Amino acid sequence: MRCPPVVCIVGPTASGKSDLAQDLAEALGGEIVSADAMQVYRGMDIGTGKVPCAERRVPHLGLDLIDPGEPYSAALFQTYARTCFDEIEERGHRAFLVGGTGFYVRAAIDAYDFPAGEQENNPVRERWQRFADVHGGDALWEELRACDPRSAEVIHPHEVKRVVRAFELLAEGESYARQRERLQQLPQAVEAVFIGLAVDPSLLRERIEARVDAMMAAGLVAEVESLLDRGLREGITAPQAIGYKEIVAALDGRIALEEAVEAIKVATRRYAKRQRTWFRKDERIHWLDADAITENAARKKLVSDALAIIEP
RNA sequence: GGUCGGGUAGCUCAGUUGGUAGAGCAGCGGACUGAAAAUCCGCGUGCCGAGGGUUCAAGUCCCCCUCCGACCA
Repeated sequence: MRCPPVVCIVGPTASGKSDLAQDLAEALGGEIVSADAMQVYRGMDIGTGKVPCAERRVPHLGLDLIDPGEPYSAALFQTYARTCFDEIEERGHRAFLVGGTGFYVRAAIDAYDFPAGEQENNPVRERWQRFADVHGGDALWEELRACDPRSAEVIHPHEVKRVVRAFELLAEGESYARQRERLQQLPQAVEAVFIGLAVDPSLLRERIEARVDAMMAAGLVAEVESLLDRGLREGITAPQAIGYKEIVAALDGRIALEEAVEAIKVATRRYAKRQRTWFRKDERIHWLDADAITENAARKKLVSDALAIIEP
């Protein structure tokens, strides 16, 4: 394991992760690796809240890795992030893993073992997905119960994605249930310090509102239009992004633009809530109050508090 | 001024022949091992606009007031 631990900065959208990360990386000679399932897509800039190139004071990795038509996954991110950590260390720099995709953060740091096997064009996935389309999710779950009762027990019948995944694992000689047990006491694969940014919910709501309005003013609609020419619709992951699916619906005339904007705000709030739920249970995280991060003095205090956590 | 609608959960609305209310959305809580900004699970007391009346019992019927909307003047 590396000597200087990777610094992980987590928290909900609009909590100020990017700003804090840059301040810290600048102070400690660091490089930032984004842990964000949507910022990996090229051309998805405004809507994903990517730090604009002109504002990057330190190297940013984990951005613009693939085109919107391509799939991506936590497993791919795991290998990518760990390679980044090694290379950053070789350069004598400090690695900062910053992002709101909790699953990606855990995949990078913890000893998640994704079994070998192709994700793309996986015939097993296609087969069972088709089964679900034809016979319904409950019937699919019944099939799983017949083959692997222990896994069926821990997956809700409506969780079609996970039921399908359980079949994939089964084909690789693995059981979803057994894999899940290992999750309980998972060792860390990478040495790390965790810093979480906490923001009062009503304050976060206001910040999200302002951020979405700013995205619209920055030209989100034009960005989506150009992405449609680059295969956004053909993708599996990218078209699910908040801010993109709603604008696409508006461009298709299914909803009004004002409705789309409101829908983006609601979806972002709900996303922030899920992020809170995800990170809240991780006892490794040192939480810092980021209510006033927009103020200069508060931001300086946040940086010094964070430095005290990173290097006691 | 008159006629007709309507005022029920934060919002949009249900509420059968009177038995003191229920959906969707929002919100809150939770799950999460190759789609994770995804996917899924759980949580519904609110002066039923105010006041009065009929009734064993009124969101539901009657009277009156009030507010909103439409139409007629």
